[in-house]
Amino acid sequence: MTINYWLVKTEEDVYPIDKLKSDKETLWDGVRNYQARNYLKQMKKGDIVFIYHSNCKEPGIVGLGEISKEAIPDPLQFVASSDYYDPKSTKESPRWFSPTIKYKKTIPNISLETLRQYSWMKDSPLTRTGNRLSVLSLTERQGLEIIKSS
DNA sequence: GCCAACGTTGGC
DNA sequence: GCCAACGTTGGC
Repeated sequence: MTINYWLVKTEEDVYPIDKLKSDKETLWDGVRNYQARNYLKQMKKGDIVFIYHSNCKEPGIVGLGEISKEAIPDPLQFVASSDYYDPKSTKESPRWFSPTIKYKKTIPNISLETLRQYSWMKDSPLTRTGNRLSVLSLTERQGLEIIKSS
C-alpha cells in the first residue's frame, strides 16, 4: 500500500495543533470547498497529514498527523444551527466528507517563508500567493523532505 | 486592518 | 453558460 502525503490548514486560534494533541484524534469537519473535499475523500488510513497553521503570526507546518479513519459524511452539514449547515445536502447523497486525523507529533514551525525557499516546494499551491485551498496533496518527495527537515 | 486572489452565486 | 458582484481566505 502506498502512503500518500497531505497538508491541512487550520487557524491557530480556532483549532491549534495543541488541541489535536490533547484530543488525540479528531474528525476533520467543516471543509466547504469542492477541491478540498475531493482530497479528503481520497485520504486512506495510514496516510501522513501535515498540520499547517494559517492566519497567524508565523504561518507554517507545525506538526504531523495520520489518517486513522477514512472519510464519512460530515455531520455538521445536516445541523441547521451550524455555520457549516448545507441545506442542499441530503443524507442519501451527502456533499461534504470528513476523515479522522490522529495526532502524531509536534515539530518546530517550518514557516511558509522557509518553505518558499525550497526548490522542491516550488510547484506546490501552498507557496503560491493568494492560495486559499485548505487541503492539499503533496508529492512523496515533498512529504519526505518535510519529514527530513522537521 | 488591508487587500489580492479566487470560489460561489445569481441574473440574464 | 457567461460573467459581474459578492464573500472569504490568508499573508502581510
